[in-house]
Amino acid sequence: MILSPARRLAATRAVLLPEHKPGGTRGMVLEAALKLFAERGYAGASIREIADAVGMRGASLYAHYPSKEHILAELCRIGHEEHRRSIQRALLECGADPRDQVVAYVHAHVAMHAQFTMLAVVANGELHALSSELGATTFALRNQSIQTLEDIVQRGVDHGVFHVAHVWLAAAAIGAMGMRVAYWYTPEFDLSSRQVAEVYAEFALRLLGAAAPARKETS
Amino acid sequence: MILSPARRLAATRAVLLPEHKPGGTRGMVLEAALKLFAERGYAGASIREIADAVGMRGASLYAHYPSKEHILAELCRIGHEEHRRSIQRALLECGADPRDQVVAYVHAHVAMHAQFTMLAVVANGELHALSSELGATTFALRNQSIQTLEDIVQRGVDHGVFHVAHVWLAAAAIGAMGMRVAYWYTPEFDLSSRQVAEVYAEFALRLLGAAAPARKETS
DNA sequence: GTCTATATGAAGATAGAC
DNA sequence: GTCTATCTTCATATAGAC
Repeated sequence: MILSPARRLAATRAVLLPEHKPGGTRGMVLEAALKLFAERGYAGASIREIADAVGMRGASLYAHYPSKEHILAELCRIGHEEHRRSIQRALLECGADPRDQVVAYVHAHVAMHAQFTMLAVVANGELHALSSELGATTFALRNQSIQTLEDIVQRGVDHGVFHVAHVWLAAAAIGAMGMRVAYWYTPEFDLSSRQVAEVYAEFALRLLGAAAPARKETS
Repeated sequence: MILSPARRLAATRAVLLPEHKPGGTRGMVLEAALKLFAERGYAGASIREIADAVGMRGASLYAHYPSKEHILAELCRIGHEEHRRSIQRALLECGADPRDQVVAYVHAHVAMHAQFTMLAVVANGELHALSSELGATTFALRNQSIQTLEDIVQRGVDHGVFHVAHVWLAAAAIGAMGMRVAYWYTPEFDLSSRQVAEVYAEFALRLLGAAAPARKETS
């Protein structure tokens, strides 16, 4: 599989769930901005292009958002909230075994990056364009999610079920392989987002030097 | 370790080897552009800012490059040439064992992303801003490097030393974890770029379901 | 090769009519 | 809420003097 290097990401549709999306025109503006920011980057997309995509004039956007940066801030916040929410939910549903927790985390992490490719590309890749004021919520969510993975790996090492000398590096590697999924995944890919998530969870366990999770042995 | 989300990458210095860098003012322009493109993105950095960093006026840049896009094209080409060169060299120095080859590849891949962080961030992350004309050489190099890793993994599976059901996914995951290194590595990190490369090579072998490379057993 | 001056257009954002 | 018209600044790039 060779990706087109001319495109920043393979996906062509901006996906925002109803729960992410404000109602009415504001939601359409947000979705149009998501697609443009994902494809061209925040700095490479203009207010007028966003407005065009919604079928209005640039000036009309300011009835919905006070600035371009506020649109980016909302997208980044939604992306990181969805990420954190799905991870927290997955962790609540699994037991205390660090292997189960890594599987749950990577499942949620990868599935999110495959299902919401554009949201992930923008929320991860355009963070640097956010001022500390408008990005505060997002930055906090991001740090929490990163710390959670590191904690899981550290606990697995402490319990003797993971075998890595450098916990932070392992967490960084696992996080990285999931993040990249957003750039190549499309619904037309051979495997579903869930299947990709399962393969990557197995990769993560292997990387950590773990055997199959305990749940497999006890069932 | 918590990264500052306000910065696109942790490194603060643009590194270009003498062999990458054109002589004279052209080289200074290229290096200044590298730093700005890495930190703000291609679209987010202006000709005037690049010129300022070199201590000249924007108009003077056009004595060295015909357009902003030509500067990006040269940076992307240099980055992918360095990447490909280091991988090819590493592969020539190792044997025919797919395990050795994965170690050689990941060593080179990760070391390059740690030593030339800004070059990697720009060459990977700003490719989408290149027209197909100016990006042709870079696109070809990139596809070659990706294909090489996939070939190594496939061969290892065929030889029975790797055990993965989805070769492309494994190659994508290994490539991804290395690419991300460019965003967090700095010379102040606890480990040297070589040490990080070695840890990641071990991660890759584990991910592939391989034992330690053959060379370890025969020495 | 670098400068000043400038062409030309596009950027983000606002004012005020409807 | 959306429009037209506009402000102001900045963008890439060129012309031509030195």
